[in-house]
Amino acid sequence: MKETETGIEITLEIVCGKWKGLILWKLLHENPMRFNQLRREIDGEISSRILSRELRKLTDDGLIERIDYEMVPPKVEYRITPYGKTTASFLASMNEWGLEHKRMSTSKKEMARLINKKTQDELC
Amino acid sequence: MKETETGIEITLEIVCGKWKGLILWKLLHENPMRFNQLRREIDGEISSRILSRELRKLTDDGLIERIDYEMVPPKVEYRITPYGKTTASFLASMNEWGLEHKRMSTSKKEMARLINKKTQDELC
DNA sequence: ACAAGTACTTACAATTTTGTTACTATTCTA
DNA sequence: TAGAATAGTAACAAAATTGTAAGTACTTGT
Repeated sequence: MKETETGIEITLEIVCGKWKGLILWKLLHENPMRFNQLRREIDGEISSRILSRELRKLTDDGLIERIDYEMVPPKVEYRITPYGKTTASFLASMNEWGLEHKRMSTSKKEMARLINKKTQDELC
Repeated sequence: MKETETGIEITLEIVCGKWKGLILWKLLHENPMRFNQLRREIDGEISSRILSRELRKLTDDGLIERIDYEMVPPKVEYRITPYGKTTASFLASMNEWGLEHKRMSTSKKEMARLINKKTQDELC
């Protein structure tokens, strides 16, 4: 009877939090990436400890893989797996929505007021 | 030079956490809803305190609105705003992804193994 | 008369997430 | 010879999120 059981919970489990979505998004666009490279390129400065943790979570979930070249100084690459690549579907629409609503106004509340008002006007 | 600035952060700010995505998703499918009705219909049991908080956040962000009928016993309806409706775009793809990867396997890790392995085989 | 339902709120506590700082061993560069 | 870079980890702390229990004022049903 329920045709709208929620896959959203499942997706949120993976992508939720401040960083995991961003990391996946980065790796979707530039595939193997090294640790510090990721650190630098993620906007908003992530600490190495946090990045390390998030990467491990993503690895445990099979979305990315860790390739350790076992050299000194260390070289480790992270690359998105085929499974990880499937997240592109929803990450792309999340990104689009975000960009759209950033372009239109800096303030979320302002934005909401505008859209809501506009549609109200149309109804009259 | 950057054409992949991230709207994802913005979207995550709104939809992140355990509940906000689910609440929006519910309201997208059954529009005005009362407080306890929402509480009952959200899988995984949300406490009234949490629901109340999440609803206020969504209201503050202009995604839903609160209609208080000012009667006793109290009757309050929550309905999604036009702005809130725009979230359907990404919520739908999140839902789809989640369902797909729930159907295919109960365990995320198992799932990852299968997909990753399959693609590897194809490459050989 | 009593329980249950309405939409919450308050006070408190546990849990999770996120962060900072300092440190490792080694190599390359100035 | 000093400093930077590599990919982290350990110890610790703050902040955010989520939760529980109890209560409000009133009505409806048994």
